[in-house]
This record gives sequence, structure tokens and C-alpha cells, in this order.
Amino acid sequence: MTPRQNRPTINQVAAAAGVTKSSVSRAFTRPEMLSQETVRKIFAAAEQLGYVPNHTARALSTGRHGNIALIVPDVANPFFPPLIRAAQSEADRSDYCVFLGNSDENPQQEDKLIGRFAGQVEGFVLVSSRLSDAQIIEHAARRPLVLINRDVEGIPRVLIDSATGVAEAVAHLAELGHRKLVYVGGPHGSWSNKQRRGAVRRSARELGLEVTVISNEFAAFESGRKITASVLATGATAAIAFDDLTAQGMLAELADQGIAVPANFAVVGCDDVLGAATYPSLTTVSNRSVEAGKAALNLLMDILQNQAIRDVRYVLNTSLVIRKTTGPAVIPR
Amino acid sequence: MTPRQNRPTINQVAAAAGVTKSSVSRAFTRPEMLSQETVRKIFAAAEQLGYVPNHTARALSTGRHGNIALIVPDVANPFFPPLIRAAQSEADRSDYCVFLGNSDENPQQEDKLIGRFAGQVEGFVLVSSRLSDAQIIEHAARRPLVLINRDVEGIPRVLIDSATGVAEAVAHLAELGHRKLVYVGGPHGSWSNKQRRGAVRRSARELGLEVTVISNEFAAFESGRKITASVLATGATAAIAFDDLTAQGMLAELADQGIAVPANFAVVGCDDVLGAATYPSLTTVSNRSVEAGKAALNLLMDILQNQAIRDVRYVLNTSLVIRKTTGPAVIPR
DNA sequence: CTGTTAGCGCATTCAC
DNA sequence: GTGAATGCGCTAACAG
Repeated sequence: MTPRQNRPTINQVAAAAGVTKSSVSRAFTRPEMLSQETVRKIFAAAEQLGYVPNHTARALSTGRHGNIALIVPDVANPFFPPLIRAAQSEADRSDYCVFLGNSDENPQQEDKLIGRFAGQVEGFVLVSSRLSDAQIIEHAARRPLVLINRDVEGIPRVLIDSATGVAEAVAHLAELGHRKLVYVGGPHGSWSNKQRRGAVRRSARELGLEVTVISNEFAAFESGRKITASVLATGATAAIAFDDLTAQGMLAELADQGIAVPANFAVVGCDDVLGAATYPSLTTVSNRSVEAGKAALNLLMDILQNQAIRDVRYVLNTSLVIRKTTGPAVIPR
Repeated sequence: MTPRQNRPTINQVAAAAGVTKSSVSRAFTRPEMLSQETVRKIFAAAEQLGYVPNHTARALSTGRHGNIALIVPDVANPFFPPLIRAAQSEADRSDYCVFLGNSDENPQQEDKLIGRFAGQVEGFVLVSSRLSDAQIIEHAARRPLVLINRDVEGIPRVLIDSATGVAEAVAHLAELGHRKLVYVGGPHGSWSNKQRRGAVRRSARELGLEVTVISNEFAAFESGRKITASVLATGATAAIAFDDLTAQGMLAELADQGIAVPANFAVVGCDDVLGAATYPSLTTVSNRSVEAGKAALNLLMDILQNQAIRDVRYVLNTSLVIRKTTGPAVIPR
């Protein structure tokens, strides 16, 4: 046997209290089965010895761990921390511990993490999972699993619907007189990207606007800067970016080129991770990640308690947050 | 007994492979003890049955869990996610799972979390712990524990020393001809704030600069905007802010007032959490949180392997990252 | 090299 | 109400 903590066990408490293991065990799990007097004695002895039930032994015996795992593509992406925090706090209310996993946007890593966690958690929350539908379904068959921003039929999921906010953004630009705009995309595999691009196209068609889609695999500040030239080359007067970081990069590049925002060009972000902290402050689509994290966790807790997995599809609508990077369209340069 | 996963056990693999439990166990832990042939047979059987060692049972038997806990005051504070990510990735290299805890800046919550994790982790990393020295020492006596940005003698710790970077910032401003500057403070209780303010004062004195300290309890974008008027009122030509968020707020306010940066006023941030993502890109003091996270984890891993806790005090110096918000001083307005 | 045996600490039947 | 006995799945002496 390897070095182990020398914490008191149920047996020592039993001896000290003059009862058997069974009673001590019961005192900590179903005290109503014991006489008040015995419970009191046991607690006193436990307290005195500094006894704390052994989580592992209990888990081995019951199959219940009191842990859940939360896996995200990238902890450092500003979209996730608030979500993580919310999920965490919700788990805490039910006395669950949470394992955090960082998949690095990599399906294999994600799969590996799930495997590592599998043996010691009650269930999973997968955020913006990079796994295939088949893999997700397979894992969901083994353990309760809820998805955030991934739409797989039959698997409980919480979706942030940026389409509503994006549609508002297009309408907003149309009202301001813009006739030609571009959508600057995000990661190819991303469900959100597909959703946003689709929403831009649909709304644009309905409102009779012309829209160009420009791909931009790596959503980030720098790539936002670099893509700006192509955006301007289209002759558009406004752009909607896949996310705030990309939009912020565009803002910096436009400023460098002496193109005033919003006077000469309008920019809309997505996810509102920057708050009003750009200059000019960014018009963007609201992000409901905190609510998503909370909802996902409540869903998981519910499933764990009622051991019944219902096919829930919880959608959170978004809306446009109008700040200072959008304004009336100008005569094409 | 409660509902349990029906995963195959070591016994079934043993039966299928025509050996005993022991051999199967060995095949998965110390295969070099077995003949190649036996190992092959066992792996084949295991593979065929889809056997995966039961983490919990193993932990109960060995006292080793392969988990560690990382506790931070606030996951959503942009300072922490990169650190978390780095720690995470380092843990992964050693096949450890990491529990993430959010203390909400609250000592009691932090203590509670430690208790919850205690039974299922090898050790702890406490980031910017809000606990008292006594509590930290007590917990460290039970389990390996390493600190980040908290200086308790006898406990292995990793410290980010922002004083060096701040001193460079003052020197940089002095070289540019600035004679009068202001330090915009942060939270009163903050160890980092004390450290930074002290460094500004010391360097300013050495270089013969005049410095005004302005308090600003809530470090954030909005408070940065609001404090700007008082900053300008001092007649200074440059400001060093407690953190990047505050600096960013100041940038926005200066832009609104038509004061060009760096032409008319210089601004320096601290922590480099924004990268080059402001406009103009912010001159700031490097933040070495990624290295801190990595170092802390390596330290912990080292302790776990050699079961010897040395009194390590690992200091990471910071330096100035010169970007675009600092330039030559101008004639006082 | 491999089998036998005895726990790890606790929850849960089944008796009394 | 409480005790005795069994097992959760695996590791680790101890033999052979």
C-alpha cells in the first residue's frame, strides 16, 4: 500500500461511540433510522476524532461521486469564463464538484478527456463540442450529458440562438441605409458560425440587401485586422463579424487606415464579450452564456435526480445591443 | 445499491483471458512483470470486452486519485483564464484531472471548496488565495499545496512580481521626457496594488519625477473613464494604471475629449490582459500568469513525485511591453 | 512469472 | 433500532 492520509475511519468512530460500523454509516446517510441518542453519540465521537466520510469509498460502494465534468474548447476564450463561472456556481448549490476540461478545439483531446473523467463523474456538460454527432450520441448513452451550443437530436441541449440578434443587426443596418454588407465568418466546424451566416443571408434577402460572405477560419483580433482589406474591397458599407474579437481587430485596422467608424464604415460584433470596452464602443449581439451555463447545469441536475432523460431543446434568444460602431450609410467610396 | 454503470470488471477480463485478477491488474499497472504472451492475451480480452480500469476502486486501494484542485477567486476575471488553461494543460501532460473551484473572493467559500475536494485530490493550487496564513498552513499540512501570488513562508509559492515591470515603465516615461505622472490605483486590499504603487513611487523618486497617486477602488473600464478628469487635472503628461481595464477606460475617455494618445498624453496599463487589442495598442506591464500556472503545476507534480516539500519561492519578474500609447512628452497643456 | 489472500472504507441487505 | 455479513473493483504483499 502506498502512502495514505491517516484520516479516521468509520470503524474508529464506531469504537469510540460504542456502536458498530453500520450505525455510524447510517448516522451519516439516513439518521432517521437511528434513535436520536445514538446519532448524537456518533456525531460527538466523529467530531471529536475529526472524522470525515471517505468520498472514494462511498463512491465505490454507491456508484455516486458527486462530480460532474464541464468541457470547453478553450478556457481562455473570453466567451467561456462567465459560462464556466455560472455553471460552477450552480453545481455548488447542489454540492457537486466540477472537473474542468480544455479540449483545445481538438476532438481527440475532447474524447480523451471524456474518457479520463468518465469513471468519476455523474454526468457531462459539453460546451461547443467539437465531437461528431455519433461520438456525442455514444457518450450520451453511457452517462447523462447535456450540450451547450450544439444541436443533436435526442440529447438535452441549451442553444444560444444568435440568429435573432443577427437578424436585428441586419435590419438595423438596413434602416440606416446600408445596401451592401459583408459577413466575416468564423471556424468552419462551428455551429454558431453556420447559424450566424445563415441568419445574415436570410435577413439580407428579405430586406433586399446584398451580402458577401468572407471566410476567416481563426476568429481573433489579428485575423480581424488582416481580413479588413478584403472586406473593404467588396465595396460594402458595413460588416457583421462572427465575434467581437474579429470585430475589434477590424476596428483597429480601419482606424489605422483612417476610415472613421461609424461615419465611413459600420461594424457589428457578436457575443458581447467586450462590453463597452472598445473605442468606439461596439454594436454587437448579446451573449447569454451565463444563462446557458446555468440552464445546462440545472438540466443536468434534473436528469441526475429523476434519472429520466427527456429530449430537451432549450433555446435562448439574443438581441442586438446598439452602441457606437453603427450609423447611417455613406455614399460608396 | 444504486444504479451503476455496467462496465466489465477485472474479473470478467480475467475469466476471458484464462488468468486471475492479479494478472489483469498487473497487465494494466506493471506489465513488465508479466510475460509478453500473457499481457497480449489480457489486452486482447480487455479490448474485446471494452474493459476500462475503475478509477474509483483503484483510488480506494492505492490512495492515489490522479486529480488535483485549482482554486481561483473569480474564473471570469480575465487575469485567470490563461493561467487556468496553462495549469490544465500541464496537468494533462501528467494525466491528471483538474477540479476547478471558484471562491468568489470569499474565504469561507474557498475553505468549503477545499474540504469538498480534499478527499479526492492529490494536491492543491491556490491562486490569489483569500484565506488567512494560518488556514493555508493548516491545509498545506494535510496535502501538498502550492500558492500563486500569495507569499507564505514555508509553503511552495509562485509570485508574479509586477514591481520590475512597473519600474521599467517609469524609466521609459522618464526617457521620453515626462516629468510629472500619476498612478491610478486599484483595490485597497490588493497585494498587487500595494506592490505597484510602491514601485511607481520608488522609481519616480530615483529618477526625480513627480508622481501623484489617485485612488480608484474598483478597477474597471467605466471607473477608468470616470477617473480621467482627475488625472488630467493634476497636469501630468502620463499615467500608469493599476490594470489594463482601467487604462482602456482612460483611453476611451481621452479619445472622447479629443486628447490624442500618445501625442498629447501617455498611458500605461498593467497585466497585459488585452494584448494588442486596444486602439492605439496599449503599452503595458507583462503578465506572466501563463508561466505562473505552468510553474505552479510543475512544482506540485514534482512534490507529488518526490514526496518532499521544499520551501520554494519562485518569482517571475515582469517587464514593460512597449506598444503605442506612450510617446515623447509634450509641453504641458 | 503467476496465483492466493487480504484488505482499502463504506453502504446495504438480512437477521435479531 | 441495531449488529453481522457481504460486496463495490482493484492493488499489493506473500507464496510458490
